[in-house]
Amino acid sequence: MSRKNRTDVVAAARIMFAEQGFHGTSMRDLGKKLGLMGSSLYSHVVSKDELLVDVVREASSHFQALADEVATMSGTANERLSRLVHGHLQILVEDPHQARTFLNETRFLPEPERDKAVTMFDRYQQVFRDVLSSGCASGEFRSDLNVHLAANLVLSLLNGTQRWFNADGALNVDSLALEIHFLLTLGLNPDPEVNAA
Amino acid sequence: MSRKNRTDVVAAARIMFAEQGFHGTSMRDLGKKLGLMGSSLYSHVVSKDELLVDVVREASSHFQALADEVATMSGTANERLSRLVHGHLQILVEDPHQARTFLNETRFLPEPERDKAVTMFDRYQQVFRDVLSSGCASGEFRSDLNVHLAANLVLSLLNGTQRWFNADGALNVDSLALEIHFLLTLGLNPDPEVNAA
DNA sequence: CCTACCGATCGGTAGG
DNA sequence: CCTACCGATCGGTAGG
Repeated sequence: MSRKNRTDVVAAARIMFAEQGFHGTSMRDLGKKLGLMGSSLYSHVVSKDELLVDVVREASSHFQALADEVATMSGTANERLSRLVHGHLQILVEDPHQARTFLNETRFLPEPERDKAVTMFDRYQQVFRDVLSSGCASGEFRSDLNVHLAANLVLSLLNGTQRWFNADGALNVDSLALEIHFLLTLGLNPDPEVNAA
Repeated sequence: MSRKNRTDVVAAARIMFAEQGFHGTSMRDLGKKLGLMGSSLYSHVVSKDELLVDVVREASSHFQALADEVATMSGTANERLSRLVHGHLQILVEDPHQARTFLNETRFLPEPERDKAVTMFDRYQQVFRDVLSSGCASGEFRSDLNVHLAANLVLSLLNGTQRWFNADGALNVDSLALEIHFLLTLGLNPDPEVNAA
């Protein structure tokens, strides 16, 4: 094993914060995972909080990039929603530990970092609302849709997959994204025409 | 303030475990919330773990009761799904701290308690699969539905509401349950007939 | 239910 | 990056 740098420490933090939680992980735990003494980590990092800040920020940047992409994307509301669903799942799957830490441990960030993360995620959620709104206006979605509520529900569905989706399983991300988009737009019920046949 | 009993201690634990996490809550924190010394709690409880066991078990019993009810319930798959959605949300809303602790802190239970909770919840999820399956067989739901996946998605959606739903807000549980059931069965898209008109 | 205390562990620092 | 260490806090006990 070679000499460790800050990247290695953050990588260990991503994994352990996701699995044991921020408060369930000690600096000595992180050190052990890297084959170091806990105190040695302080040559790479100034505090334990800083590690959580790093992990949350890198997750935030991924969501922000997706928000920017979809905000400036052309296409129907259905296409843009499909991209949001797929992009969001990609972020969760690409680094599940980072995503779990973001979703579960952001609340333990010291201010003002916590507030910044919350504000960022709300701007991200605004893109979901915009896409849903435009779909209502275009007639792609029900015109009586409660857009704010629907955005919350879509994000709840997406974030919840993090608890059970396994990238090594039989189901891959693309198929999951398709299934979710299909469920969201058409629901569980069969096509009325097929049903009537 | 009168003398405290075990029920009071568990009540404090529900709230603090939900807000600060199990590892982020000390026995002294719980004591302070009750106006006691941390050490005094040990006359009501034998360990900190035991408090988490209690909170998780009471949440489990609510889910189990709903599972039993729906498993023996007559009616269409749509009606039974509707009851599951409504019942699940009721449990989350009735005691949000208990629900949050169950959803986020169960993983920190010592074995074999953790395993028992996981097994219980899987049996609960089986009722969702059964209802979805019967709906596929009856023609209420798409016959090509991936039942296992769909059950995961429905539960993800329901559990995710815990992060943002506020019982004191403009939206009440009954309306939320209706909206979710509507989204699940019919989706975001408008009625095809209406769309064609 | 409190006081007084236990050994272990916490985040973090000094000095090399 | 380690050794040695700091004061604070942890879960928990004894004795009243």
